[in-house]
Amino acid sequence: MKNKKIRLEAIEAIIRVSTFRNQDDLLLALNEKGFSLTQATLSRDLKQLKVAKQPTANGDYAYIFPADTQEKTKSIARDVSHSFAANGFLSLDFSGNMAVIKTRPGYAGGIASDIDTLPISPFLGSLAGDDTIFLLLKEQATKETVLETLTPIIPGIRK
Amino acid sequence: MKNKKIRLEAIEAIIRVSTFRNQDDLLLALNEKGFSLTQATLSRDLKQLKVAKQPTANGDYAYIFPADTQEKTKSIARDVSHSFAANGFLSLDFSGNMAVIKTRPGYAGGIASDIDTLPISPFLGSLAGDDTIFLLLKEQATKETVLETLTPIIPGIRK
DNA sequence: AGAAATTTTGAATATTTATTCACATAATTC
DNA sequence: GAATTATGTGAATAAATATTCAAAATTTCT
Repeated sequence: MKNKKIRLEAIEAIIRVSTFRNQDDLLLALNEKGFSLTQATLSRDLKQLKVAKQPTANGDYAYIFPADTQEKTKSIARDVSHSFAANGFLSLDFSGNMAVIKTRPGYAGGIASDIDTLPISPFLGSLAGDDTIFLLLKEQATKETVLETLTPIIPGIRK
Repeated sequence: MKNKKIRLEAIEAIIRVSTFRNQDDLLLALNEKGFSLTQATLSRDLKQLKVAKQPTANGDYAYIFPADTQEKTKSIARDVSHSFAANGFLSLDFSGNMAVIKTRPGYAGGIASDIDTLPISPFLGSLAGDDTIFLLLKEQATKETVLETLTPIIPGIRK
């Protein structure tokens, strides 16, 4: 259907320009522009366009096109976790507020680098040699948090 | 409330790692991790974290952090450019009797070397990687002494 | 310490959004 | 062209999410 393509483009355009707090508001704007559709269709359109509804700074909501960078980052992160699944990890141990990871030779740097890129981390810092990583825990960090945090990088990790 | 902060961090962490198609699923995962909250609170948490629900490629939905990352990256970039003016120093943090200095890549060795040559030092030893320095404090050392000592090397340093 | 103000929360509910179902419209194949 | 298949749509509704309201918990201010 021809109308749909035009409509999708109109939706994208209007969302990029102005903000709407919900689908009904957006629907109204579209109706005023001459597009005749219902909330059901709009919902489907938004899904197809991959439009997300994001809370805004002023306590409201807005429709956005999430940045591609986000997705890419995520999928990269996933890939990393996959490729490491079998790889260099050997052991994890704790002493005081320090953790030590042993790896197969040469893997320490890579794994430490992955750990460093975690968005939220219980570590104050990491230091890698060839087959050993030192991790200094934040004061409020627990072994549990550490294990949780490391899971995406080393699936199934445990002390 | 302390729990809330921890919970928000947990939510952020779990969302960055895995995907959930709705709040109830996410809620379940959080409950299993020991967080006791209801959908109402989760909704508020997500709003506060500015988490958006985005349609995915496979016709499903997922929670994401949209523009958030971009802003963070930007502000970090700014900080870096500031401290870069002087040298490679980025940050200083403490945990227990350890201090950690983060530097721009490659600067750790140089700065650590400078620290090692200090005539009077509150440190028992230092260990440098590429962008991180671990410093073990003498038992009587305080954060204040450390800052004082480091000032000649890193002017204007503070935690 | 207590009182006052602020924040956090759950239950219930209002609001919003997604989907089901039925039908219509367009595209494809014979 | 007719038959078949795929796609698009609205009305109704299911499902998901946000908010209201009242009560606790926490912090701030005497």
